[in-house]
Amino acid sequence: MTNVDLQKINAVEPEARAGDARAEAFQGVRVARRNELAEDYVELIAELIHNQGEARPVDIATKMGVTAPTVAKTLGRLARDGLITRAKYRSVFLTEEGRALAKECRHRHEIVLRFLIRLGLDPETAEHDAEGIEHHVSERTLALFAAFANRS
Amino acid sequence: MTNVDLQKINAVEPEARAGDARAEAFQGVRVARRNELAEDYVELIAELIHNQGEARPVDIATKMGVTAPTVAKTLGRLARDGLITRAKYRSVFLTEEGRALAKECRHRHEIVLRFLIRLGLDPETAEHDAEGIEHHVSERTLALFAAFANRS
DNA sequence: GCCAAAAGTTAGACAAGGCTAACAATCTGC
DNA sequence: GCAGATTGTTAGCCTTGTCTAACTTTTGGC
Ligand SMILES: [Mn+2]
Ligand SMILES: [Mn+2]
Ligand SMILES: [Mn+2]
Ligand SMILES: [Mn+2]
Repeated sequence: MTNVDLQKINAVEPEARAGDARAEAFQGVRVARRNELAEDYVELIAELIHNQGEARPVDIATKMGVTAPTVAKTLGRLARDGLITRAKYRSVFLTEEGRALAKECRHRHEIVLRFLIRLGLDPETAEHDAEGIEHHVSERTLALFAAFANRS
Repeated sequence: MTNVDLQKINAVEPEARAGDARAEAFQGVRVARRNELAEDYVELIAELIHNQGEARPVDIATKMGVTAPTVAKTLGRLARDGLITRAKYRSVFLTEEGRALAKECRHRHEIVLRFLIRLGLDPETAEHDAEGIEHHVSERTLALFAAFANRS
């Protein structure tokens, strides 16, 4: 590491500190948003494999409400990021990593959904809101949601 | 509206119907995501005007945790969309529409935050999660959150 | 087994939202 | 009232995520 690098670090450090808690929250939200699509895709792919035996792009496109080329490009990124494997003109498979993420996402989705329904929301709206909320729920919040959903 | 437009609408309609409830939910989330940034900006701008007397790009950048050029470009879009007005090298003002949106967002943010705290979450995590969740909460869910937060 | 329909891919456009580098304007302390 | 610091803008790059148009491959009905 050069002196210049060290200077940079020392120069940047106070600014990172100066950015208040607010900036941190916004940065966290931006990070969460970057993973949203991948999370929804692997969750859906796992579900299709479970229900249909395989995950075909055409079904992903229908369920996600996007066109086939959009799915193709997104699957390219997921493959690049090590979440899926695929061969040309064949259906999609999850990697070990992809399966782990899918499981985690399904779990989160389930808890948020049950929580909202338990709160008194109708199932359709609950499903709708859960699809967005699930990506912005911390471990702590998830635990509280689960406790509420499971209370007697 | 031209015949071509009508044809397009009629052609698209059945597909929108064919997409099941799931696709609708995902589409709704995508719409919500498109408005997230604008919502956070106008909310922050309103707050800066209230607390500091004016909303300066440098403060927006600090609070949002992004660089000045990013703020400049985003403000350009907000102005284009009729939410703010601005003059070169001057601070930013909300339009009537921007003020209305800011008020609505502040209200939503407040309810989600109070709800999470009431659930038992620590204020820092609550603030963090609220910043993301607020954009994915339907009117119905918001009402339930408010009722829960206000329960005796 | 062929051939049309369905599914998948590729190419290319476009907008959003992030960045750095470079420059311009404004403000401030002396 | 000027110089230097701060603030703001512009230009240009990159990635993501969406689309349409055009193509190729696979599949299934006959
Ligand atoms: Mn989701
Ligand atoms: Mn989900
Ligand atoms: Mn927010
Ligand atoms: Mn907010």
